[in-house]
Amino acid sequence: KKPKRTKEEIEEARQLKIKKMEEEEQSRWRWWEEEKYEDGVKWRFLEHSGPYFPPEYQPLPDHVNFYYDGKKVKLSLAAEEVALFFAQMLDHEYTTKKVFRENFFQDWRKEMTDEERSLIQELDKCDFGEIHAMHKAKVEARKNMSKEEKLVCNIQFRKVLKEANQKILDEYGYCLLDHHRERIGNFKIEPPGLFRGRGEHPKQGKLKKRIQPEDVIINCSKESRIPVPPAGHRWKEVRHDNTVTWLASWTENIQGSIKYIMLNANSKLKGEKDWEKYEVARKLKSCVDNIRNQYLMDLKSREMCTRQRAVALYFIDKVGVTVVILKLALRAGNEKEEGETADTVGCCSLRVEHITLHDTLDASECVVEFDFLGKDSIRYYNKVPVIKKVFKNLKLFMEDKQPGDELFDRLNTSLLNKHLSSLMPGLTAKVFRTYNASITLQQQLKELTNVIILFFFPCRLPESDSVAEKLLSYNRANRAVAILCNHQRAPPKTFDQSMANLQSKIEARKEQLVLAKSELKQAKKEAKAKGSADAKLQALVVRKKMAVKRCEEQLLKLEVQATDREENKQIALGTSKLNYLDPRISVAWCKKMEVPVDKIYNKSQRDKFAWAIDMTEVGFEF
DNA sequence: GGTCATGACTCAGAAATTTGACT
DNA sequence: GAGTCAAATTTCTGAGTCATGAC
Repeated sequence: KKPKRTKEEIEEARQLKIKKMEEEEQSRWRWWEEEKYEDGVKWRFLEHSGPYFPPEYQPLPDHVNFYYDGKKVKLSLAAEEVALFFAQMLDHEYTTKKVFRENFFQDWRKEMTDEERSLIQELDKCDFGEIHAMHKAKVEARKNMSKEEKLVCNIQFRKVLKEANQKILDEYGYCLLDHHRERIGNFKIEPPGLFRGRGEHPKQGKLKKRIQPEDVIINCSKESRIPVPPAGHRWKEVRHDNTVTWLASWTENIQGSIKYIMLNANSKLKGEKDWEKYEVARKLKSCVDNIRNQYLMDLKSREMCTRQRAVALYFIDKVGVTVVILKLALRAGNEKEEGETADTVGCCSLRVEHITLHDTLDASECVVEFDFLGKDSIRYYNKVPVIKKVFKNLKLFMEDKQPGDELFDRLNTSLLNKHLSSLMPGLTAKVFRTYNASITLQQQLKELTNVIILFFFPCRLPESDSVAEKLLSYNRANRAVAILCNHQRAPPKTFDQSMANLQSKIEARKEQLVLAKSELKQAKKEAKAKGSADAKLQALVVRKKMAVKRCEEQLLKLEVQATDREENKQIALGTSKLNYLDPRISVAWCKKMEVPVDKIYNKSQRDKFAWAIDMTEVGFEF
C-alpha cells in the first residue's frame, strides 16, 4: 500500500510548489521589455536536441492472429503494422466509411509482400478481431492501472513511466534560443497511422508513413551543438536559417505539405507575434470607419470586380442593421485544389448554392441565408438582413449562374488582401476577425458587468456581484465572440447526464436551504422567548444565520454553473480566448472587477499571455 | 499582370491525460 | 482518506491564411 504522507510532508510539497512557481516567475524572460530584432531575423542563437522519434513497431504476440477468409495468416511485419492501425480504429465510425476503407485497403496492399497481395483481395474478408481485442485490452489495462495501483509493482511501473516521460521532455522538450531556455510545442515526430481528415475528406484512411531521420531537416545555429541523429541514421539536411522560427521539418506523404517543429505558445517568438497581431487589429479600429465608407461606395462601382470585392468585404467585416448589429466575420476563403481536401469554403470561395436570397423573411427585408461548410467542415448557418445595395449586387452576381458556380467569380483572396494592405499596412481579411472579436468582447464586458446598475444604483457596489456572477458575465461575453466566429463543438457525450447531476444537486441544495431557514426561524423563536440574556441561544441564531447564508451562496453558485453549462453546450470558448481576444482586455477587466486573473486564464494561458498580464493597466482600451 | 506552387505560420476541434471535487 | 468520475487541461495534428517568387 502507498505509504501515508504526513502533514509535514504535504505542507512541504505545497511550499515546494510555491517556491517553484516563484522561481519560474523570476526566471521568466521578459522579452517584451527588450528591443526588437531587425526585420526578418527571428533569432541569433538556436540550439536543440532535434525531434523525438516514436518507438519502433513491436510485432504482435504469437497468440494474436489475423485471419483472412477464416484462415489464419501470418503477416509480414510491414503489413502487420498497418493492419494494427486499422484494427485499433475499429470502434470508430471512420472504419465504416466507404472512402476510408477503400483508401486504407489500397495503401495497405502496397505494404504487403507479393504473396500477401495475391491472397488478400477483399477487405470484407479480413478479420481483425483478435488484434482489435488485444488493443482494447491494452487500453483497458492502462485505464485500470490506478485501481491496481495497490500492487507495488504497478506503482513502480507508473513511476518509471512518468520518469521516462520526464526524461524525454527534459531532453527533447526544450531548446536554447538567444540564451533563454524555451519550451518546444511539438517536439515529437508524428507517429505513423491512418490519416483522419475532417468531414468528407477524399484521402481519409490513407497510410501516414513513418518518418525517418533521413526525411527530417534540422534548423539551428551554425555554432550550436548540432543534434545527433538516432544511431545508424543521418538527417536529410542541417541548415542554419534564422529568418524562420522552426527547429525541424519534414514533408508528410498524404498532401505533400511540410510539417514543422516549433516553439510553445509561451515562447518569445510566438508571444511577440501574438502581440503584434493585436496591435494591427487595434490600428484597424482607428481607420475602420473610412474603410467601411469606402466599400459602401464601392458597392456602386462600374467595375464588377470592385463590386464583388465590396460585397465580400461586407461579409468579412460586418452587417449593420438599425437596432441590432449582426456580424458575419467570415474567413477569407482561399481556393482549394479539388479532390485533395474536403469541400469547404470561406468568403471568397462561396458558391451560388451556399446562399439563398429572401426579399422578406421573418419580418426583415433583404435577408441572406448562408449555409455552407467552413473550416474543419463545421457548418455555418446564418440568416442575416443586409442593406439593399448588397442584396441587389448579390442578385446580379448570381444571374445566369449554376448552383456550383463561384459567387465572386472576379475575386480571390490575393486580390482582396492586396486591396486591404493598400488601405492600411498589415491589413488582411483575417485582421477583421481579430478586430471584431476583440471589440465585441470589450463591448460585451462593458454591457454585461453591472456598469448600468452601478450608474443608476451607486449603493450597489460591484462587490455585490459575487465572483461567480462576474465570471458568468465574462463567459457570456466570451460566448458572444465564439458565436460570432462560429466556434462550435460536438456536445460532450456526457452532457445530458452531467446536466441532470447538477440539477439534482441544485434540488438537494434547495431542500437544504428550506431546512436551514426553518431551523433559523425556530432558533430565533426560542431566543426571543428566553430573552437576550441566553448567550448560548444567541450564538445558535448567529450560527443558523451563517448556515442559511452559506446555503444560499452555494445554491447561487450551482445555478450560475448550470446556466453557464447549458449555454455552452455546443459552443467552444477556447479557440476565441486563445486566438482572437486581445488578452489585455481580459486582464484590464479582471483588475477593474477585482477578479483574480487565474479565474479567467489557467496556468498555460497565463504563461502564453504573460506579456499582457505584465503590461496591462486597469484603464486599457482595445 | 495573372497564375500557380511552395513555404511558414496561425487557428481548430477531438482525443488523451491529469486534476480535483465529491461521496 | 480512498475511490470515483466529471471537469479541466494538454496533446495532437489537420485545416486554414497569407506572402513570395517563378514563369
